[in-house]
Order: sequence, then structure tokens, then C-alpha cells
Amino acid sequence: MAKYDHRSIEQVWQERWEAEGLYRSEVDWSRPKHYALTMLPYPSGDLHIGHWYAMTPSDARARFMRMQGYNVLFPMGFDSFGLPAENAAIQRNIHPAIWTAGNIERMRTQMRTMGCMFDWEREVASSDPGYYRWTEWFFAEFARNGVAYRGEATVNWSETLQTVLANEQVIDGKDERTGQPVVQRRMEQWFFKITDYADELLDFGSIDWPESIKLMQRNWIGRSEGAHVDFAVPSGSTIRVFTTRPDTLWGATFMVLAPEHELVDELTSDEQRPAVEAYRAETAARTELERLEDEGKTGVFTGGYATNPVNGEQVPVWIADYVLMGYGTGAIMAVPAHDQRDFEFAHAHGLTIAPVITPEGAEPLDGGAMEAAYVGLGTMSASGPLDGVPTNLEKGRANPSVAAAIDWLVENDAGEEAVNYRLRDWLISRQRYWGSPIPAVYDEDGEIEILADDQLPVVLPDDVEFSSGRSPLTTHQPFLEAATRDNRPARRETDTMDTFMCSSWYQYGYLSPGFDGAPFDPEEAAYWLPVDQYTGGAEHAVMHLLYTRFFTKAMRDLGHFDTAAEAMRAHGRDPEGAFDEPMRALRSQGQILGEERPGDSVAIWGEPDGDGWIASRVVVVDGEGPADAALAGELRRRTERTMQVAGPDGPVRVEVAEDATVEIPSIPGENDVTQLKHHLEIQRMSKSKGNVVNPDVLVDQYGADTVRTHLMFGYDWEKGGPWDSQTITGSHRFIQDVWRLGMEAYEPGAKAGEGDRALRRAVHQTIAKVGHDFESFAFNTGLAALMTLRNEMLAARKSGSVTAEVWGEALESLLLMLAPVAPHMTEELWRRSHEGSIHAAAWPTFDEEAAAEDTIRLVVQVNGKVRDQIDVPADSNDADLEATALASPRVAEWTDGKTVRKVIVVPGRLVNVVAN
RNA sequence: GCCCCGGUAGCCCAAUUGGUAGAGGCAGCUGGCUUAAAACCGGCCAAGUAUGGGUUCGAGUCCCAUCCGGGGCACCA
Repeated sequence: MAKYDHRSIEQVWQERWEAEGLYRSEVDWSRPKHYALTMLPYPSGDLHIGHWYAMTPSDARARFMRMQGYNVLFPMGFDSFGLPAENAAIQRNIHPAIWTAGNIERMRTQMRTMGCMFDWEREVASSDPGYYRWTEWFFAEFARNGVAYRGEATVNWSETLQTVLANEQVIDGKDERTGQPVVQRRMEQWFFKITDYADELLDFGSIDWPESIKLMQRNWIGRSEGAHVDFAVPSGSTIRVFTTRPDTLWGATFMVLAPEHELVDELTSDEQRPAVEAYRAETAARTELERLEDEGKTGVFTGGYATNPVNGEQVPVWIADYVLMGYGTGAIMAVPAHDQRDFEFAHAHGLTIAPVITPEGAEPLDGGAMEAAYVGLGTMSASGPLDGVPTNLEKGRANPSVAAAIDWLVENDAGEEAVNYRLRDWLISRQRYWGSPIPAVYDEDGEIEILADDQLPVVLPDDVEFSSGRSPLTTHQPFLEAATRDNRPARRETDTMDTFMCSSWYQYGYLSPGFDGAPFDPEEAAYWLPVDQYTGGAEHAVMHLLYTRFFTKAMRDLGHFDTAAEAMRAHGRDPEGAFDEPMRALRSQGQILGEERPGDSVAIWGEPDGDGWIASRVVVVDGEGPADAALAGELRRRTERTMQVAGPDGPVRVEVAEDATVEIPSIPGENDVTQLKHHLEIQRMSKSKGNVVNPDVLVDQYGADTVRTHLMFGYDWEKGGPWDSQTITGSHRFIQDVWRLGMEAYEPGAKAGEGDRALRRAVHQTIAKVGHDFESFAFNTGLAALMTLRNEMLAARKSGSVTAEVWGEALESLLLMLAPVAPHMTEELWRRSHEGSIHAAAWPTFDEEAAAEDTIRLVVQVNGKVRDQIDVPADSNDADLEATALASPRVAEWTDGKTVRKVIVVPGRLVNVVAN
């Protein structure tokens, strides 16, 4: 028998599939379609285990759907614009285009070893001018129709990256890529009006997405219901505020504006001006992070007053940085009695606290005596016409006091009902080179002109220098020099687009790369859209996944799917709802974390140094160290020459002297301190932590089929978990077992036929189980079922208890079910006895009769405790089961002297006799 | 601080609508093969489900509280 040699098998089949065009997907209206999509990678240059974990199970799912009879599209491409290419250009003096092309080439080669059914003829790379031509075109379309606009706003500026960032790219006041603080700046930039779609984006009714991701998007959009209220100021202007609690307006005793608010100048008295100016200057100089880290509530009085519209009272206007210019109107009414932040501010600055909600069944609150804001149930009080209206904890109009207050505001012309969102418009400008150019020019008066379609694409110039740190586009004369439509001189826009723009429409790019008249061929779109199953990482929950939904909705509203809808109708398919959402179903894989590793056991000799030691000699030992050592134990951590060694009474700090000797018996030659292995915790893989698992090494050792199998078997896919280098052997044994089952001829024994029924039952139960599990992304349990079948078959072969026919059915079914997971090995075995590819074959047919059990094991309980187990015919009815149970001598034993009160029968499973 | 998800053999991980806690894998033990080891083949072992209460004939599953781990949001008016 030929030994299982994954190296030759896998390479041979990858080449043959390619040559046969097995994974070309073409429109075929006679068959149902399935568009399976997995997130495209950034071409960083090396495929890591995370890519395998994301892509190969997605591939198995796509293959499974193909075996279910679907015409499957499963494309792949590269999200190839972005900062790392530019950093490489600066650090290594390589042009981003060359660096990127090299990485794509390398990753494509690595990706082929995964054995995925990617249709490479449909590959796109977002940095390819043939692709970004359409990214620009979408921008132009959006700009012409008011979806894109240029506006001034307070934006996040990263000094490190020399660019602005979208709100979504800033976490805790720090840029999410580098962790460096960002500062707030007023700048004129390009935005997309994603806020126009806020309400529609909150509607997940038509899509099957994970709850957690829907929740993250809901939180991000942050819809809150309330009212806009206008406070008049002496100059005649009004300060508009947004509040979710208009019912507490009568308790608004002061106002707070964001320091950047436009009315601050007007309101500030001469007396207060120096303090206000100083505070504003101080705020502007601080980063978002520093503002957040502030413990207390700082702020200064402007000297100005505004009129509370509900009672005509003059309330002082303050500025404070706890009010953000970027949320609501940048101004709040402060109700210290019922809002904790306002309460703290009032306390810090000696402002009036006026309670206007009285807790249920209690005396009215005393503002001077309160220790915290009251935010509970109660009734309105000291609120003029609304006294006595109850308040609950519901949001918006669902709260009677809020509803009454809104009605009052409307009737008295003091405000209006309003909805506010946390979501801001999507800032897409980036002051970088390696991105899609923005097709706009500015004439000599600074007027914007969007380029006509025949001017596209604006191509990035190749001859650029990256020395200054600024985008080379800003100093590239030939690029800068442009003209308006009527041929007046103009300056070209030098900002490029956020790379999330490129990935917002790539699912349409795959439909027809190279198509000329439009971003995609409507005939392809009519058949393939929408994406039926999307897979990818949850880290994109509020960026890519929100942007692409917005993008599709905006495209729909601008009519970019109209031709496709027409084509759909022509083929008899109803386009209703087909273009409201880009991805009908989404599943998110978890993350593979680094493997836990014990550190070396070390013995050290040296001089005491405070609580620790200065080591002159460090030796790696087995178990306990020599008795004369100063200290011995596991190396828990090490940074440079400072080690933390687990001593008998806890961690001990050890400095390794410059001239210390380090001896590591397993590493010959001279050793140094950096070769000592320290304990690794379970955490994300990263090069700096040294816990990266290289898939190429695993593929070389075990083969892609084993790696694929193991990634699907070893984890709950949507959860992920730490890598474990031991357990992959189990998956490898499984693959080898199946290989042997397929290669070794089956010899029926003397008792052939006796085991037929049992093996067929196992086979068909497995078909049902695996089909269900693969459908629902439960690859781990599906594979466990296949391993069980393997065990049954090994036993059957050993005993020779089944006929050759039944054996053949079992083997064929096993190969078919394993084909999506281990495509190479199953193909090799399949083609030994079949014409054509196993990957074009159908999923085995489930035979319910064959799967049925003859007998069931009836569990008999007395008062909920198992007292007997009886095998009964599977077709027994409830009365039979009850009679069987009551006839059991064990039951009689346990009910002796008691009266049977009740008998509970669970059909086909259990009888519980209740007696006392 | 608020919101989600999770906690089951030594480890990873299963357990239809509440119905015998165990499918699968790893490790371990043991026998075979081998000069020996690895590999391979056969067999065996395993927890009462984080903790405390409740509902129920019956709870890993439902409810309440607490602890631990992971994730998201966070001066959001």
C-alpha cells in the first residue's frame, strides 16, 4: 500500500484542479447560486495561522454548499492600499507598489497551499488602477449626489501617522494601529453621510448576523431619543441643546458649552474673558486622552446667562471639557439633581441643585443635602404645569414624563422632539500617498470640482520620494497641476481615501474584474448578489461591516443596482430586497491565541542585591537546581538582562551581570541571556512575544489536509482558543486512518452481513449529523462524528462483519463528507475509482430508514433518580413504555410501600415514576 | 461603571424543546509489535457541570445572587 505522502498528493491536486479549471464559477441560471465570501487580507507578506483559521473553514463551508447542489462563487483578493506599504517605503526605500506587489505574489503562493476553491480569475487588488478607478468613480458619484461632502469638523489627528483618522479608528483617545494619542483639530475634510442611514443601519430585520455584532453596531450608532431645547441669550442668539430628559428642564440650573462652541465668544463677559481664553487654550493643547484621564470636573464661568424657556429663569453659562463638541449640539442644559456628571460639576463649582423628581412615596428631595444625583423612579415636582406626572426608567416617549415634556415644548414653541446619534459622518480623507486618490480639483478661488468620469482614474504617480514624512503627493508638481472642465488652472486634491472605502464595495468587484462600462457587470450581479454567506473577524464589527452596509444602501439609492434588478426580473427572479444589505448571513470566527509554554528552569549563582540577586552564572537545569545554587526555579519573565525567577516564596528579581556565564545544555556553543526561554501566557500571537505559529511549517510536516482538519476540529470556530502543538497529532492520525481505509482492500469475513444494519445505521446517522453541523458552522462536532464513523469502520474491517457492498457505501460516504475539509486526500482516493472530481460530486443521500434505531434504551426513574434501564422496541408507544416501566422489578423495589402519584413519559426516552 | 459571551474529566471540547452528564481528540496507564525507542495496533482510567439559593416529577440547560475569564462601550447629555 502506498504510504500517505501529503507532499506529493497535495501539490499534484492543486495543479490539476487549476489545469482543469475546477473552481471557475460561472453564471448558470439553471442552478441555485451561493455567493460565499470571506474577508480579503491585507498583503502583509506572510500568511499566518489566523488566515488559515479564517479561510479554510470558510472554504470547507463553500465546498459543502457546492456538494449540496449550489453553484458556488468563492473569490479572493487583496486589500492592498494602506500605511504599512508606505512605512516600508520610508524605512527600506522600496516603492509601496513594488513592496505590495511582492507581498501579494508571496501570499498568493502561500494561499495556494491551503487548497481552497478560490476562483483566482476573479481576484482583485484594491491598489490596482483597474480597481481603484471604480473606487474613485463611486466617490465622484457620491459627491455629485450629496452623499460625499467637504466640510469642517473637529477631527482626530495623529501626529505619528501624519494623517486624520475616522472616529472608528480611535480607541480610548489613541490611534488603534499604533496606540499613540490623537489630538482634536478643526479641519476641512471629505465626509460620507453615513448618518443619513443611521436608522436604516439599526434595522437588522432582513439579515442573519451574530447578535454580538449587531449589538456592537447598535451601540456604535448610539441612537437616543429626546428633545432639542432652545435657550435664549441676550444678544438674540439661542443656545440649542439636546437632552434625553426634557422632563427635568425645570431643574436645569446652569448650562455648559463645549470649550470650542461657537457662542462662547459672544457670551463671555470682559471680566471672565481672560479665564475663558486660558481654559480654551489649555483644552486645545491637550489630547483627547489627557482630557479623559482627568479625575475632577474642570470648567470656567463665561460671565454670560441664558434664559431657561420653561420658567424664564436666568441660568449661568459655563464652559467645560466634559461637554464634547462632537456629540449632540456641543452644549448641554445641566440638571445637577438628576444627572451625576452635572451633580459633580455643580458641587465642584458651588452651583444650585434643584430637584424636580420626587421619589415614589417620599418627601421631595433637598438639593443641598443630596449626595448623588437621583436617577430613579418618581413623579415630577417643582415643574409647574407638569407636576405629578410619573417618570419611569424607559427611554424617550415610552417614559410618560419625557413624553409630557416634549409635548409641552412643542406647544410652547420652546423646542422639538429630536433623535440624536452617537454615530458621526464617516471621515474618509487621509493625508497619505498609498490610497485611492480623491478625484477632485480646486480652482484658483478654491472652488471644488469633481472630475468627470472620462478623467478617471487619477493615477498615483510612481516617481515619488518618501523622505519628508508628509505625503509626497503634496509636493509632486506634475500630480498637483490640473485643470477644471473649462480648462482653467486648478490644483489637484492630494488627500487619498480611507482604505475602508476600497473594501466597502469589493464584493461587487469580484463579480466582473476588468468589466469596462461600470464597476460590475449587471448580468453577473443579477445572478450572484447578494452575498449569501460572509465570514470574517469580529474586529471589523463597527468599521468595515458598518461601512459596507452603508455603501450598499447608498449605491441602491443612487440607482446603481437598477440594471442588475432589471436583469434579475428578466431571469424570473424578484429583486425586491436583494440590494438592501450586502451580506445576507455573517459568521465570525474567533481568534487563535498563542500557546502557553513553561519557562526554562534556571539555577543562578551570584551576589544578593536588595530583595533580589545579581547573577554571575545562570544554568538551565532539569527540575530542581544544584544545592549550592543561590536560587532555582522557573523563568517567569525576562526583559533585557532582568529576569523574574519563581522562587519558593514567590517571584524573585535577578539581574544578569554583563559578564555572567549562561549555560544552556540543549544549545551547544556559547550561550547568552536572550536564549533563555521564559514562561509564555496565553495571549494574542505576535512576533515580539515569540508565540507565533507558522502554518508553512505545519503544512510541511503534516500537510494542508491535516492542518485544515485540525483547525476545524480543535476549536469551536466562532470562539477560537489557544494553540496547542500536541493535539494536532489526533487530526493527523485521523487523516492517515481514512487514507488506509481507502487504500487497503476490504475482505469480508465469515460473518459478513451480520454487521450490515449497524454500519449502515452509523453511516446514515453520520450523514444527517455532519450535514447539520457543517450547515451551522459546527465543524468541530461534525468532525467528531466523522471520527466516530472512522472508529466504527475500523472495527467493521477488523471483524469483517459487513458485506463488500455495505463497506463500499460507508467508505464512499466517509470520503464525500470529508471532502470539504480534506480536499486533497479525499480527491486522491476518490479518483482511484471514479471519473471526475469528488468536489463536483453530490453530498451523500440520507436514508432515514437506514438511520433508524431498532431498539431504544428506556431510562426508568423513580422520583427523578435512575433506577433501571430497559431495551424496548423503537416503535413502542407511550402506553407501552409506561407498562414496561411499571413492570420493572427495580421499580417495584423503589416504590414498595409507596403510592404511585404520577407517571411521566418522555416519548422514546424515559419514564419517571413519582411515588410517595 | 454599564452591556454581551463563557466557566462541564488532567487539557481541548460535546450533550434537540429541561429528560441516563460523554460523541470526539490530547495526555495518562496498560498489553502487543520491536534488540530498543518512536511510530503503529488493542485495552483501560476519568468529572457530577465555578459557588450559593430557587422553580420543577426531573436542571449542565430556566430564574436570582456571587466569584473567575474573554469581548464591547464608556464624561454620549
